[in-house]
Amino acid sequence: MSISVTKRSEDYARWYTDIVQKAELADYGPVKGTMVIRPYGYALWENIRNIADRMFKETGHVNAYFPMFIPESFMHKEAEHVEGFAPECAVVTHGGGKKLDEPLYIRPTSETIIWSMYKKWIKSYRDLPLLINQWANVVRWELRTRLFLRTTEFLWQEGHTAHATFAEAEEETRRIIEIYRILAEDYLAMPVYVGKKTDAEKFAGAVHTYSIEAMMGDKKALQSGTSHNLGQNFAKAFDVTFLNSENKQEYVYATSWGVSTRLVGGVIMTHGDDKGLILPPRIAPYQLVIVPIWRSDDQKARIMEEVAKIKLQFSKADIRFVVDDNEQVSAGWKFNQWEMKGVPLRLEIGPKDIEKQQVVLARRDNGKKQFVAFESLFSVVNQLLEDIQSSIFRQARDFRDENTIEVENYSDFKKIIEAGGFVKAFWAGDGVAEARIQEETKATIRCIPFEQNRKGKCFFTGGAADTWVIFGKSY
RNA sequence: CGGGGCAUAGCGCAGUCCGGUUAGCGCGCCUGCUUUGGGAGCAGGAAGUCGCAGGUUCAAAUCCUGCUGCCCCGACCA
Repeated sequence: MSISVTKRSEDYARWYTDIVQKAELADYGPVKGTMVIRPYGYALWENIRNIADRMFKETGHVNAYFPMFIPESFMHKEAEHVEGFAPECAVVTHGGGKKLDEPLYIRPTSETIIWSMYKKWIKSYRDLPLLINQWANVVRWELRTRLFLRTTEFLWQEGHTAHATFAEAEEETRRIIEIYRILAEDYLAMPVYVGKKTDAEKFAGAVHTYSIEAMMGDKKALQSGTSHNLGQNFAKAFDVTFLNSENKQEYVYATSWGVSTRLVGGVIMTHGDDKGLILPPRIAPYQLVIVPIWRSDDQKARIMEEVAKIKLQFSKADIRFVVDDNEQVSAGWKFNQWEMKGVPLRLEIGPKDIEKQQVVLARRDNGKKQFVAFESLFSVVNQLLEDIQSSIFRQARDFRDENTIEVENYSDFKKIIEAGGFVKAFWAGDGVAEARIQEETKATIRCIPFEQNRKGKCFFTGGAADTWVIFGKSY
């Protein structure tokens, strides 16, 4: 294993794959496009997952698990859905040594199998709302894959809810996209635009789709979470009706929503630098690494005694830490290794520190070191972790804002997209105009932000526009 | 699915054009000693079906044919 990554400025794509592998987040699986999530990467995912899971439960959702095999006939029941997904599905044709009567699709998403079950479970408005989430793997036969960002198999959560009215479903869809915003911004320190997808970009089978869109270090957009209002499309496809309070049969209203291991890729590309990963303290597997330094056995004993006290203090306070007392490698080596892995804070403690009753704390985000007395260690660590969290968020937001340029005409638009960055512009075009822009520039409307308070002139058609949108090239 | 590149020790590579000692180098790994505050030093050691399958040849990592896999770019994509 070589010891450094390709510079971001030299080759961003290589920098990314270097980091994923050298920080030991993931490795390539034996089947093309598959990924092994290694323990360090999985710990990061688990932290993200636990935060999301808690927020779902706080808003009344429960977890369940549905099978990964979907009868082929289910996939064909919703027209747009099958058109959107059939080309990228893996299909099982044999089982038990025999050809199956009906091929089984490996779920690319679970709307169909879940709604086939909801038909059995929903009879009256008293059964609603039904708020179920599942944590699962899904498979999409992607042509071009990248670790975490787009793999053939990936992990995610998919929420599938059923409601008595469109308004309730809409409220749910909006509630979830707000949870995703909080997850991204307050925990992953990844600033996002929140808004609605255009018809061209929405989910296959949805009435409309909301998404959170983040800007990566190469100024490309990463769709990081989506929440769909499915209307009655799946209820009609699977004939799921309920008796409303006026004793009338009505189709059920649905939502679905998901975030995936792609978020890990988002964190890497939002915060990482040429030394490796930079992890937000709130989701970092280790918030702090302790590197003890000594020469003699006497010193070792003294230092480890002090380390034991520090450990006790941190354990009680739920600070996630690791002690790297490996004697086989030098301290300098450890510094670089843990920087590669993005641990927010490093604590050095050596003979000189013991004399002065202090430690050295070094921040991963800006490299600054400071001496901290034993008695104030705990409060300083807490304060630094919070400061790193907010500081890397601010930095990412400033970067995004600096690279989100407002334009008034198509020629400026092309320049910005060519140079890299998001375009913010008034829009009154239709799907045809959108497709033409994509063809000519590769940029798409990432979302129509919720915040709409101005009117202007469409940069493309010149017509009066009461909405503005975000354009960008995307992953 | 198109264009390009790559495949030799765990990792990174040289050797391939122009066939010919026992296939090398750096890092890592193992043993020992000295080291440890920004990627330690010395000594010794282990590790290779040269991606796979055919072919040419006295002789193939090297030449020929076919195949496979991965990476990058494009097309495609919630």
